[in-house]
Amino acid sequence: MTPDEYVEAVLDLVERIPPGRVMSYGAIADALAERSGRSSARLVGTIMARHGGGVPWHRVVNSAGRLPPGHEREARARLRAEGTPLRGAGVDMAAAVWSPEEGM
DNA sequence: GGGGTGACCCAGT
DNA sequence: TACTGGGCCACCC
Repeated sequence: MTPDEYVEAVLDLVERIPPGRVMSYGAIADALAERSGRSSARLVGTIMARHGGGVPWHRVVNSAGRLPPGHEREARARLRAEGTPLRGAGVDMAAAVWSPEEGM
């Protein structure tokens, strides 16, 4: 799988995250590990930063539920509008985390 | 080819 | 709670 195809796979998966739920960068990397042959949360973060426009990027947070730097206001507003369980500065991971298995 | 950087993550201190 | 060190991998000097 080329880096280009990996980008497609990541964006494709992000689009499937249902409203009100979220996925962490690591979970995404993990979910595509079999298909892509690599699991790098860091790479997913980079991809979202560069190609994240066009997909519901606000449904992707880090493992602690923290929102992406520089977009916290934006992300929070959208998440709140979708009814995502929030806690403190970020997302209530225990309640909001979603996995592909769960959505098929 | 070599080295720094980043919307990350986990384990230790 | 905050910081550190190691691992990760594409991108940009």
